[in-house]
Amino acid sequence: MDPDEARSGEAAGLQPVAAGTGRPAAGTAGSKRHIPPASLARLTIYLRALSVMLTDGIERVSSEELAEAAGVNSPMLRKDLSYLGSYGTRGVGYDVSYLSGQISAALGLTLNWRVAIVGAGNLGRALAGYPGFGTRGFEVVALFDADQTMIGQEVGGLKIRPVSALEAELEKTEANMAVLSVPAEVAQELCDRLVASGITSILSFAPVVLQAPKNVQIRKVDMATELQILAYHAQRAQVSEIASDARARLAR
Amino acid sequence: MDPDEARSGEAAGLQPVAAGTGRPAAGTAGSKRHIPPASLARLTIYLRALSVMLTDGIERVSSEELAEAAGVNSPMLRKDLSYLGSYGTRGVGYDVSYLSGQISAALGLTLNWRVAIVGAGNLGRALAGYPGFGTRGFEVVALFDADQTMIGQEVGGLKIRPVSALEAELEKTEANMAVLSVPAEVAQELCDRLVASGITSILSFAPVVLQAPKNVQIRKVDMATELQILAYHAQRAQVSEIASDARARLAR
DNA sequence: AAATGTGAAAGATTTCACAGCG
DNA sequence: CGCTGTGAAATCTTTCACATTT
Repeated sequence: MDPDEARSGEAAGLQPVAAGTGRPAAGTAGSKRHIPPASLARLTIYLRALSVMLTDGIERVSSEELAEAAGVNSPMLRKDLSYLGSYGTRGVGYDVSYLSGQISAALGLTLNWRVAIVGAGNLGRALAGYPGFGTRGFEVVALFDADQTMIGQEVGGLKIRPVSALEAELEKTEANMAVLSVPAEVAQELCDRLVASGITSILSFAPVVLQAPKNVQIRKVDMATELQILAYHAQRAQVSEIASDARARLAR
Repeated sequence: MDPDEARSGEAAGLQPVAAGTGRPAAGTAGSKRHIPPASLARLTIYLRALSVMLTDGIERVSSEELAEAAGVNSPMLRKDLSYLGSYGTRGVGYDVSYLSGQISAALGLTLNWRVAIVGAGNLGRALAGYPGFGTRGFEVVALFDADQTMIGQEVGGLKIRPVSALEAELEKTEANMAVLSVPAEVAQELCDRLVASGITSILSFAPVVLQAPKNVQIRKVDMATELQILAYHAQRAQVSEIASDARARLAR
């Protein structure tokens, strides 16, 4: 799913980097080989759990405790962290603040991410006002909508701009990420315009499969999909309940 | 989003589910052995692509075409469908309408899903008004909020109810699924109340790990996680670009 | 003594190639 | 002949056990 090598960064010397597929042995600090996608998703959860601990004034945590807080088991947590480096102390645990910093750095959250939100309906507004963004290196720098009546309204300290000015505003605000919260019908068209403007990271809430060059990373969040998956499990639970009722009856 | 399928795929880690190597015992439609989670997520995408085709009056489709529309490769699509049964015609392809019906049945979408939305902020309202729900077996039957000033407001034909009446309304409306679109601080408490009321399928947008009995299915959608994953990839792309620039300079 | 970090085994998922059927 | 359906191989992920370090 994803090519390429190292990154710049800081801190933490590290091993010669497993030879693997003839990758250049990483430079000085931080730069690791790639993090498995499954692991990556969990690292963001650890990060949040660590933030809460930091707020609560907790300074040290064991893999067992952090795993518990993140809803995974501890070997998995340790394996995930091992993709980044060795940031714990044997017999002791992890320093909450330090580990938090290391994960942030590995995920690239120390860079300046400037997000444009395209579509200022309820979803777009919810996103624009979402506190979770601002607090972790993401700054919402522009908000667009096609609806004339919305233009100029302020949401979360940001004026809604006309989508006709998309390209100009993207450039002016130096956005480097975009969120698509528009109806399915226009999502591909807007995606194309974002890509043409040089955006290579897009989070889409539109229930369509977007086509884009493969240097563009697209992630999709799909509420209907999520509910359908729940429905599948619920249905099975129902069926097996009925089945076990039947067994219970037969057993008498 | 994964895929995630599109990449929305991963995340939402649930427990192992001891497999058991049994044959899919070809019954009629519906109750097959279990569908692998990764496959399940993609099936919902196929379903949507098929709906579009149905609307467009397309009657037949090959695995190649459907895979293309869903953004996957055709062997994968065929493998996914094979978990449900053999619904195609060799040498020909699939009947759009028939396949669509079979997938719907397998996912349990022919049952009556009644969704309660807890939290009527922008996100809750966006969900209440989301057309994708109504159109596939999901009916929003209740909408709650704790904010007094919102009580009684109408959103998408539904009056907002006080969250204090949660239990009573859940029973009255016979809701069998819930969506949590509330702040992180109160998510666990509301989750507990939902579970106590007999809800066993919950979709949460709150950025916290929810604890619940394991007969309760919880899925989590987390915007911050999604952006962080994008950031990781974008950062790597940047660095490798810089690295290759450097190599280019050195090569001269 | 306690808890990390990691090879190696076990388990899932994806890819592949081609047998099988219309 | 064309396209589906599926075993088997390749790859990725999770689990496990324990050597290692403080």
